[in-house]
Amino acid sequence: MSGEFPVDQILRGECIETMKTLPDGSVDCIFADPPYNLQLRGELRRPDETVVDGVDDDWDKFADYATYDNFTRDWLREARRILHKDGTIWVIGSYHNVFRLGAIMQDLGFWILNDIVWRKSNPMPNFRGRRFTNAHETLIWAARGPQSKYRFNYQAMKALNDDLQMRSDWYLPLCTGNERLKNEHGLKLHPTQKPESLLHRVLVASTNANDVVLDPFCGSGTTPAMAKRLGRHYIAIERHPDYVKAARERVAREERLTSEQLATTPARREMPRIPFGSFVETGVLPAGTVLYDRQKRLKATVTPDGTLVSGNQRGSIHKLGAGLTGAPSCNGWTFWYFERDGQFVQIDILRQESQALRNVG
Amino acid sequence: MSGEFPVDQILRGECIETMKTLPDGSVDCIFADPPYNLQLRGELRRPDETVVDGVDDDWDKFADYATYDNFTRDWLREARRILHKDGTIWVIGSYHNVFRLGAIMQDLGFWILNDIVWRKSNPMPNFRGRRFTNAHETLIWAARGPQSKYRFNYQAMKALNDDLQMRSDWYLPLCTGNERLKNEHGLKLHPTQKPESLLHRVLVASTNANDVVLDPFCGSGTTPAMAKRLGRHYIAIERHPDYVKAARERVAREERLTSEQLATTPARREMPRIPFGSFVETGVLPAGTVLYDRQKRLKATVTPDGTLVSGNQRGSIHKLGAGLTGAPSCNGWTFWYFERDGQFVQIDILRQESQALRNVG
DNA sequence: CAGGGCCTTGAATCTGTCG
DNA sequence: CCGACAGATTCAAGGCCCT
Repeated sequence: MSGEFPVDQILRGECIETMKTLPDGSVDCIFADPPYNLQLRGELRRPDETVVDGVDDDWDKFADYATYDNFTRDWLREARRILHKDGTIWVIGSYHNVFRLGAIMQDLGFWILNDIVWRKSNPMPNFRGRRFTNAHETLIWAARGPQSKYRFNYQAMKALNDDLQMRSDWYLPLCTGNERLKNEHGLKLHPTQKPESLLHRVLVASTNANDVVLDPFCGSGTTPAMAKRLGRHYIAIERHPDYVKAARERVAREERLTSEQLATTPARREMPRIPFGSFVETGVLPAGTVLYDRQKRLKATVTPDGTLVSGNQRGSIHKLGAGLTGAPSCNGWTFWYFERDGQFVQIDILRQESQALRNVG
Repeated sequence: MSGEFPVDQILRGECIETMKTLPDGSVDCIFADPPYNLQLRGELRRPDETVVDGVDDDWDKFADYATYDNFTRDWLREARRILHKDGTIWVIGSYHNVFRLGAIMQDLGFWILNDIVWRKSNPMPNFRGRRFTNAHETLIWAARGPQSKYRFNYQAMKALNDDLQMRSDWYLPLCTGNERLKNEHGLKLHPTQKPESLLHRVLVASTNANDVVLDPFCGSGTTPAMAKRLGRHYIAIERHPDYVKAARERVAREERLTSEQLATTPARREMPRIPFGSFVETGVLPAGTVLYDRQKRLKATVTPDGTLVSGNQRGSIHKLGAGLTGAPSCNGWTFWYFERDGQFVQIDILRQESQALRNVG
């Protein structure tokens, strides 16, 4: 990145205007918590709104939605320009605005990957008993486009959920207690401060250490604070000087975890590749060894170049597994078994053992 | 209602065309399960190489967003005309289409009351590990307009939820087993049959006995079947003759409950399950914390994804405990200890104390 | 007949790298 | 940009069979 690039800073300024100063494709991930209603709220409470039927084209309402849509389209377009081609964006909203956000994101070319439901453990009850308790907010997670090679730390998310796939519904508490920033009167500093746990999951799921994360609506600074703690870089934009000051102080108090503490479960597809042939060469699984499928219904012989032979078929561990079963593809490492010390074991164990040895050194 | 009014019938015909024959303000509630516009790209296989039977029906294919939006606007406009001024509408969708649905509903003058998350207890996993498990669908519940005196059976919902306010996130299973209609080959009749429990809650929440419920996308007939069972009237519209036939037969088999039987059924009890990772995210036991075994002979560090690291070994609290001691298995909750307020305490105490996380379901 | 094991299935935008 | 190929990847239920 150029020396001009304002990394690890909280910038005071208008969201769109400030984004315009950042170069194309310069951030890896965006987290945005845009204003929910703007003018819509005032309109909702208007006392003279007693028209019952027919006036569906209430120009006032239309104007309000249009204003919100225009603002949304403008900042999202700018965000998309700044986002790396393989980057992802998170946008959070409630039913007041999230449908407009999502539709505009799709129109601009973002490719939605998931909608995530943040289920609040402690939502405010519905006092008047006229609706269901509004107990969740929605996050839209999207790649820059359908072709983006986006990052998703699948194994880390699985680990975080007791070794089950992380689902699209997340159960997390609101930001309360000591985590909630207070002003000089002891009142909450910001009306919608997001919990650190939410940003923790977002950042661990979709970024790597040293990635650059942009938050165009920084507010109380949960995004830069968690980015710093988790060893990510950040750029945050905030209009209100009080929030800028509070966020900067908050981030200054934060400490970066050491790289050892930051290490999460690695993605298997990013582990160093070990050719099957290396086990043949080193004599761990010498040429002539017979491999079987799990049910011992298929059998193949290891050859000196690391291919397998079965009848008149020959190929890599993957190709032969696919060929013999008629499947379009096959992971040979988990398909084939051999006998060792009287035990019937998957050949993948060799890879696992050799990776464990590497970690020692 | 006029004698012409086709109450308690399943009409065969195009959705919009058929709605045009119904009078203004003639139905009390609408439940709509429109095409989702999934845009599936190719064949998907499970890890065991079996093929997933996806939705490849013609009715779910649209050329582009604009085409889908036009269709959506047309049927929603007609639906709004038919809906009583104090009526409500339910529309279900997934992230593929729900943002467009919601934005168009707002544009047409509908007043959103809640967005409801149907959390699936048994969703299909994400087989390639590239996204979060898509474990929910969204229902938008809206009144005809901001001034509608809509119906919401607050007490019935509260009773259904163990005397707590019903929240906006509902935990219900998919429609499987004997409830799922089969064709003559024993395969699922309809690709997207909705569970009866979902319609049960929708109708009990937002309609009274003898109300008229419209379903413009009847499909396999869950709406009319549940309307009849719950003593509501229905009008259903379906294009495909096979679905019309099956739905009519299904409804004929259905019996109206007596008013005594209409008493609500108890809510499904949700099993608490607290992943260790949730304590890491929420900062109760932040990444970097050091854990020890009871004798303080072993030691491990908490990482951001909720796994533990000790030397070159990594794993869940259970796996690492087993790995370090050479035991075949280990209960990590009782094996690991940490220091808190100068005390040396078992991590299991966090689970016991965690009232806030009790309701995880 | 109770319980365990095996098989099936569900609205799904489902790969990455190297040559 | 395209083709080849290595190889990563699943959870909860329900039904049915067997012991």
